[in-house]
Amino acid sequence: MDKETTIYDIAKELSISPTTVSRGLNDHPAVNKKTRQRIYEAATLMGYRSNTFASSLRKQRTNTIGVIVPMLNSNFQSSVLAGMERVANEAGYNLIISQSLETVQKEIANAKTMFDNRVDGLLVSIAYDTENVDHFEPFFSRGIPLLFYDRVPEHKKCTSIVIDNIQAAYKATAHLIEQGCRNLVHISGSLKVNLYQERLKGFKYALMDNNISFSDACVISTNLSVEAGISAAQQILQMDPMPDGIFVSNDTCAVSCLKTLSQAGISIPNDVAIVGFNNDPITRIVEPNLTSINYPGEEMGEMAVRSLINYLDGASDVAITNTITLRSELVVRASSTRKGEAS
Amino acid sequence: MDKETTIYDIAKELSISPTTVSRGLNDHPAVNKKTRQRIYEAATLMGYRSNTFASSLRKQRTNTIGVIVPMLNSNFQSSVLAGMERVANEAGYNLIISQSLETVQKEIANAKTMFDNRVDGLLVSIAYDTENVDHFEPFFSRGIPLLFYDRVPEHKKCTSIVIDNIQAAYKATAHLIEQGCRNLVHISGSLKVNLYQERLKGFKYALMDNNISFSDACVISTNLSVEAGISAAQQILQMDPMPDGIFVSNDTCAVSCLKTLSQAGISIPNDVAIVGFNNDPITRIVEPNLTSINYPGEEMGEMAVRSLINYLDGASDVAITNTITLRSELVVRASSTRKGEAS
DNA sequence: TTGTAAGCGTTATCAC
DNA sequence: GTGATAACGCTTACAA
Repeated sequence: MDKETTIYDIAKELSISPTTVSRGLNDHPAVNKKTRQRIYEAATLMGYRSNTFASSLRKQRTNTIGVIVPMLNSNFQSSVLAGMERVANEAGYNLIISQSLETVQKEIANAKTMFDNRVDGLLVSIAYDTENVDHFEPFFSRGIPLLFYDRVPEHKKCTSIVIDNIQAAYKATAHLIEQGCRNLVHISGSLKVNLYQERLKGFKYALMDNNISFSDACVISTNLSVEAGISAAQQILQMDPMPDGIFVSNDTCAVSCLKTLSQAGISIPNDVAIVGFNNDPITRIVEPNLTSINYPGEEMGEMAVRSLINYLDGASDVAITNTITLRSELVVRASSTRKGEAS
Repeated sequence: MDKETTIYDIAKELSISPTTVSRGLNDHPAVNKKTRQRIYEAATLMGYRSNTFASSLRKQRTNTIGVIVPMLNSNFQSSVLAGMERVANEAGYNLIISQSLETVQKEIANAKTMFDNRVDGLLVSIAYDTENVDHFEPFFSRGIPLLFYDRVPEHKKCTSIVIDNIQAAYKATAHLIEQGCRNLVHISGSLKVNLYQERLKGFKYALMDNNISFSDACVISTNLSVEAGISAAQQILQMDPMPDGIFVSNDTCAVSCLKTLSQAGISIPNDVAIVGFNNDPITRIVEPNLTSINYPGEEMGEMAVRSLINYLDGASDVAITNTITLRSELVVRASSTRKGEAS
């Protein structure tokens, strides 16, 4: 009950060589159909399971993909992971997952672990305070494919999967302007993160293109938490004149801001229209429902793994593809619709 | 740039034996401090990384824990995973994660993969339609520790981590009764799943203890989705007399039910009081805020990994502990508070 | 405190 | 089609 069955045991049982057993189990073409059949039967009968370590050791390939996420318990990240897992699993890869908890130190440690575990490739969404990618250097220099998604570094060496944040933010803002807003505020995440910088850019561009002046006073930089939404709302209530449109860089924060304003007697969307970002399920729960940018998490995960596997199979070269941009769209709901009804 | 550094290379470099290098790197006590220092330096300098496969192959231990979840993209499951990852990582274990997508077939495949990958231990929350645990037999018979959490099988051989669902449901129902409800309905998940059977039991017991009669008509069995909540609400609107209290087995469904009733002109909680289950973030977004059972996902994950590692270290025996029950509590909010205000 | 040598279970290479 | 043999890189008796 305790000793593992090896290909040697099967070989002995069938009076053939271990080599043939190995070939048989790996569907090598040059092996007699009958023999293969016998090998399979014996293997099942004897409770054989292939030893991945021996195999990895020999083949120098692990069939494992590493993933480093900032936080596991966010709706977006878990959708991404769901997509990754599905594709990876179909292709016979395992996923090793670790979280940086939004700190570089842990990200560095995670990267080292992944490296030591010899993942065939790595997928990373970087932490808030990651400012360079030196800790991924071992991957670069060894040619281990490394793909960044969602939160990607500036570093131009890196292949990235993103949405066009500038464009998405532009669309969101332009929509508010279309609805008649003229005095707009943007609630942003940390401007150290280029993701949020880009959304801010999109916001600015939309204002400019519509001849609305922009000043730094229009931007409230926060950590996008529930609390941040509340305090942003309080700031907004103090503004004179009060803005008539708000574009928030995530839904969690947008919802808490919306609720706080609403409780203060502000009518949404008539006094103030609001647009969020991510299209979390909560957009459909808050009243009025929140307009948002649909951010295709599962697809992003699927795409990330698929691209990585392409590199691994040599079907494409990491160096060539540089940025994959996924489509994102504005989902208009009641929180920003001034006339008539939205879906 | 391509060849990996091994302990042999380091040994040669320092003119000592590979054995000493191995010991040095593993902090073996019987090695000269000076030597260890030199080994560390050379290792860093030469870009050495330990080969986990060779090590696993030799040690017959992988430092890997497998996790099979039904669905990655649920708030509860990702909280659990976050807890698991943190504890596992601290203890030097890696997590291999796969999802069954709620089907036994995939669960069987996942179990096999985990087995073939020789995880040191396995954590499982079973799929909707899993009716027995035969596919985990290889783990049982090899003595590989296997822990079930949240959705656990009936099978008494298994160690499980759960909350007391009967008690939680009892508390939720009793609370509704305290608030003056006398005509109660329970919206349940599939009664094939014992989790939901237990919650139904708790519901029944609470009715019985308060001399309220129970009939099967009080139970609406659904898949607990958003849509299910809507159609359950429609059924409820047709009832005569309409119930005055609803206990729903998850928050997603409870919220959509609440909103549908509310839109139909029913006043919550005065006409109908509602209690959900899970304490998802959405409970604090819907108006009125939803009373719910707080289900400690992160703690459950932490506890699961911690117990597993205890078994692995031989600190405790799987056979002995049988069920770990975590505390859960009722969080009272406005959706069920008839007089005064709730937090 | 250090070294020798065997072995973990595969698979690649070469030979038949 | 099949087989012998040598790695892959590490750990651990056992020996010195």
